[in-house]
Amino acid sequence: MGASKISLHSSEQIELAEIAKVLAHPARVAILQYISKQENCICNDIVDEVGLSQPTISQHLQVIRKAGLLRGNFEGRNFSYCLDVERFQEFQKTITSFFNTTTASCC
Amino acid sequence: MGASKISLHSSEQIELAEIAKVLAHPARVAILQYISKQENCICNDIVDEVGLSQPTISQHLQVIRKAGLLRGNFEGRNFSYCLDVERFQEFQKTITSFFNTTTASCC
DNA sequence: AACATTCATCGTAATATTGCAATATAACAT
DNA sequence: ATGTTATATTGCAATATTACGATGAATGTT
Repeated sequence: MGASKISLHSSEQIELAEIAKVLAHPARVAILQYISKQENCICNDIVDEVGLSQPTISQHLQVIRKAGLLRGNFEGRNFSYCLDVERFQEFQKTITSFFNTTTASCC
Repeated sequence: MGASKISLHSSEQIELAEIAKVLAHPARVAILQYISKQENCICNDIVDEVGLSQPTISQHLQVIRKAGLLRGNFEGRNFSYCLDVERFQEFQKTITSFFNTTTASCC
């Protein structure tokens, strides 16, 4: 069907999956890396940097934004994207917690 | 297009995205948790546990297997799935590394 | 041998994702 | 006002994902 049967799963499982989904495309990984790297957050060189079209980048940015990872403000005339560090750390915690609690007790 | 333009991205970005993709569905998260939890790896109660049909679970297992996370052997009459712990730790390292190197230097 | 059980695979339908051209919007510059 | 620049949105085509029924293959049971 293409649609997940999310009713079957725990909220923790769904949350982890949603976090993973943001990272599940190399373009979004590249965007996150680029945004975080820029000292003064001057952006949209993202399009040049990543090499996809502007609408496609904008679409990926929307996924990142919906996940709560994107902030932004005007820096002079240009809009400046910015990683939401707190949310990013939440991501890290959730994933770390998954790996720490999922230690194989078999084989 | 639905197909990623992977030629644009670095192998690190692609690898991280592929790892994330495995975790990007709650059913696969549930399967990984269940497999790792079972002391003696007795499986396919996975179908009962997760609540999806047997073919659907099998399909998710294939994704996990292709990622190198699944091992298995016969335990008496039953086949027994098992997490590949080494590979799982590789996953953890790759993700941890991403989060550690992607520390925002802006805002 | 006949049947049951377990798991993989095939085929198919529904939905989601990815990507871009075209267009819209908003702010600034001339 | 008109043009320019930066970003978002829309519409669409191609492909991927998710889910399941039906079927197949392998093994164990009777």
